[in-house]
Amino acid sequence: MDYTIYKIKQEIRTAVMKALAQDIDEKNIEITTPPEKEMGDFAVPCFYFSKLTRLSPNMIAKELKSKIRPSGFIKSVNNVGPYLNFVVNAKNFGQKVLKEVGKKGEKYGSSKPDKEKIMIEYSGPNTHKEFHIGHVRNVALGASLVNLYRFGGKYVIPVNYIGDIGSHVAKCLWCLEKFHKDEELPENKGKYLGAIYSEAVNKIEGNEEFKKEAEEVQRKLESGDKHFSALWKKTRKWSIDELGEIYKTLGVKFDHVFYESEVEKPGKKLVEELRDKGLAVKSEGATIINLEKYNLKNLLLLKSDGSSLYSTKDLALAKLKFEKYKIDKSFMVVDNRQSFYFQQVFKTLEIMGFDKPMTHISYEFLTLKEGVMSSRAGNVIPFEDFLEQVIDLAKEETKKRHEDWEEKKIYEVCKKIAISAIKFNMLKVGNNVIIVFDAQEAISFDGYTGPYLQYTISRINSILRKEEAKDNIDFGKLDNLLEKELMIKMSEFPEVIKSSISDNQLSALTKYLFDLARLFSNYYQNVPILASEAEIKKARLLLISSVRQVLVNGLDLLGIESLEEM
RNA sequence: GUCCGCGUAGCUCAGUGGAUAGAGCAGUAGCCUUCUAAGCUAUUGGUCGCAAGUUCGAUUCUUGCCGCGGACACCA
Repeated sequence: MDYTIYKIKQEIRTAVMKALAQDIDEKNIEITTPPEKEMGDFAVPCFYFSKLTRLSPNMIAKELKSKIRPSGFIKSVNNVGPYLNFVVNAKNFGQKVLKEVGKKGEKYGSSKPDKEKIMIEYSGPNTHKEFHIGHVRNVALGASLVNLYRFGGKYVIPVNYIGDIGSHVAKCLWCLEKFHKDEELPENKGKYLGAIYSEAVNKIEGNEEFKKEAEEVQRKLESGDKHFSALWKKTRKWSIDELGEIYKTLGVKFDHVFYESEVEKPGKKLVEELRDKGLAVKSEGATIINLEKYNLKNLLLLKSDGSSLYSTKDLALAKLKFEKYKIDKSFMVVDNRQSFYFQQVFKTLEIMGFDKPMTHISYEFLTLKEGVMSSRAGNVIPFEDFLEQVIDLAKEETKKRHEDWEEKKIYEVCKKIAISAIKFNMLKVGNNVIIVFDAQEAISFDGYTGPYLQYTISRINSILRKEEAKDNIDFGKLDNLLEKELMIKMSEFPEVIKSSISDNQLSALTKYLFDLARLFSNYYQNVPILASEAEIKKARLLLISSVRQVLVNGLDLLGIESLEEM
């Protein structure tokens, strides 16, 4: 799709090419933004050209300036030192951009669909454990990447991979049986299980007898003991139901859910095959694959008692994904601590002859000031509790503003405000930044936050409720500097999408949306819209309606539902 | 020990091989009879961890060092 931003850059490149005395690769013409808006809207540094000619970059800039005539989107050209600065023709450019936003609507910024089919695995929670705020970072990132790739034209299959078996399950069930049998069940049974798991971890810590008992439960589970299998089935559902509620709250959907329990057997079979082929070997009773020649050490594939590991199952899962879903690429959103492990798994699959494009999208984990969140440390912050806390905070302000709103409406709005705060907070930093979770900061609604963007949209809505935007306007009326800035900013949206996709993170997008919103807030403060003269008002209404569209599209990609009013 | 990531304003973080390094929060001073003040404006605040190298130019690239975090065989 040929967005205006690409067209104007092409126009600048072409003009520079023509003015340049010699042939160069167009790609070497770099286009940047000047540090001060008074200098111009786009800039071409001339250092590269001076390497080819013997002239100084300043001389070249001067010469190019004299050769380039304004036309099309280019209103004027100036040389400042080694830079060639371009001022855009706001009327032509703005008209193109606003029409584009209006025509494309919610698709503004997207790319034409291509044939590529990709699977994105994210979330990957365990049953029988608490879903805490750390898990939210993964969901926020994964869900946004799904949106982003779809927007970028890919056919995306979002999937989840739930850990429904393993020692954590055994510990939880052991504790449930031993200390909570015949207890009355609370409404949120999944959360109840999570609390029991934490209790189990604490009880088992340093207690050999309990440890043995829990291990016994695990053996029973693995050998298909009737009682425990039934208990597993029942409790597993509690967790899965609760996860379903959480995903609903977070507004995410998976096309398919894989469970560890379904890939365990196929995984063991794959490891057997590897052993038959002599690729995997026994070592100290366990089964390993030697990856030393790839500088990846050894990967353990089966425990010495023959039971499976994460790796056992991941091999089968990888094959299942490609074979059943006919995907072209597979992405897994998993935290950074597993980077080395994934390298090992990918190499192992390659050795197995299963060389497919798989990417581990890694991000740093979330921790607390006092250290990593863990059941053992007893400092887990459950997502649902935290969310209620943020909602309560939002309520204080909302009630003040809307005394006439019913309790239910207040709750619905505040829930959206809270979720936008939480998600935005996690996406605004780069993937490789460790988030030291600070409730105070995560709860903040001021400045660079999700609620600020919601607020901006609400203000635009408030105006547009009073008078709708129409699209037959005189673009010449949008002649002030802030208006031009807003239009240029909006034109950049497709570029931001592209770069976000290319580095698999959302921080550039959050930054962009904040910048756009701030630009609008400034405009809102200083330029009257409804009170302006009829023709000007019409133009301004269209402008702000376009700003809203871009903000809404951006938030949508972040998995944040825009509010009508707040 | 080996490998990976990080080290930028008091705090939390953006940023780029090039024009005077930017935001938010916190601080200070202003702005609500006017479209939602969850806002806007102005302002204080920096040896971009340290050192060397590549370059016309390095906060950005390379190497070394220091500091922090993580991974590295029976957890997931």
